[in-house]
Amino acid sequence: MKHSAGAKSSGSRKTYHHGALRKVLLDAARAEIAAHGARGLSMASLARRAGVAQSAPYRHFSDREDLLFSVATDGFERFTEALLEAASDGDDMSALSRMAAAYLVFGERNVELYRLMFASGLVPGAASDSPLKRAASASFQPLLDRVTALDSPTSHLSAHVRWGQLHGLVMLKADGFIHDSVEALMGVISF
Amino acid sequence: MKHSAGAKSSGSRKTYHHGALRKVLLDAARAEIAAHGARGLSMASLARRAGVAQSAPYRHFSDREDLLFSVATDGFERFTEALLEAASDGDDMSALSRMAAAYLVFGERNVELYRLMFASGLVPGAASDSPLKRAASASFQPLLDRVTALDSPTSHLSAHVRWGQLHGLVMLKADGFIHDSVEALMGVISF
DNA sequence: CTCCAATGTGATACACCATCACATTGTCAT
DNA sequence: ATGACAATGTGATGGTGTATCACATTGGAG
Repeated sequence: MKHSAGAKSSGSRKTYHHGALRKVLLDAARAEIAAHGARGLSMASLARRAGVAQSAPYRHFSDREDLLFSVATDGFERFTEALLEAASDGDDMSALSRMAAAYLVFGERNVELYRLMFASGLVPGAASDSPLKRAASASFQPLLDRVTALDSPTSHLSAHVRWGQLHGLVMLKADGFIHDSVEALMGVISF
Repeated sequence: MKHSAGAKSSGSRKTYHHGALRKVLLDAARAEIAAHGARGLSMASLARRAGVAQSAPYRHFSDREDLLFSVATDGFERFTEALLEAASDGDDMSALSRMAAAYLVFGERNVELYRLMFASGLVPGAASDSPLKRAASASFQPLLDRVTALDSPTSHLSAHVRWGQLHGLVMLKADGFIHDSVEALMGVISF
């Protein structure tokens, strides 16, 4: 017999087994990260929020880091999707320019998730063949490839520099150092 | 009688009062941050390292964050110094370019400190009139002013974009996403 | 020299991470 | 069906860290 899908909220469950704990934990983690950043996220609070024992989450994630891996990987996938969609959208603007705008918009709308993905040290720490590393690489490739296609001479360097420009703007905004709108920035950016 | 300046290493002190605990804590914190980042820095480990009780550091810093404020403020001061020195080094024609290079070099040589300064959420959280905020502002001003002087029209926007470029490159390198040398980057950057 | 403010100590309360033995239950082979 | 097994949840535990408190020690001002 399957567990009923309901009764997932906090409080005392009716069934001993939760039934969808992994998904609930991930959803709660995404929400918590979006609201307050990955910094303050704790396994304990997630467990409480899901109405299970503190040790329960460890049945689904070996580590706090392991859970963050999952969230970050998912983030990279959504990021890739956003970039690719922007590229194949077909206005008069160049595809690259649209990708740049999409990049900034994603960063603006998912500040804390972006920070987790790019500035939490998760990716460099991950194994080369991990899902996270793959998802991360898959994110930059489209952008880097397109830049490389344009600037043949110093291709990969100039791709990195442009990437750096976008990344820097997102992070400076994320950390409250600048407050310019994406539209304003797009008017000045070299893309 | 003053305390002897020696015998600060770990182990049991001879004197009840440490004598220079604040300075020792700050030095240890800087070293620990440079080595392993601000993430893993704990008051407890600093206390152990200084050979005092766990509660002793709280006589000098109200908070863990308070200690980080001090380190970051100091970092901003050294950062400002590095930028200004680079600017006033030769002909004023390339002053901006030299500042850009100095920016990247500082970031490369002080990865974790830079991260603490710019990407740890300390500055936005600090009070407007705090030493940290002042030191931080003093850091960007020279750079922003010089860019503003060049690009009159969209002055402050273009200054932010250039700043973003430098910041992004430092952070991408810090987080292991790119590995280009400063010299290589300077060849491609728009400065 | 005496008192006081500064500084250090030990104990304490709380939160979190991670692991363990044990409990419960879904599922799969027979 | 049913019984064994694997998956999942529980409660307890040990370790570390943050922060605060009453109390101890001491340097220095008067």
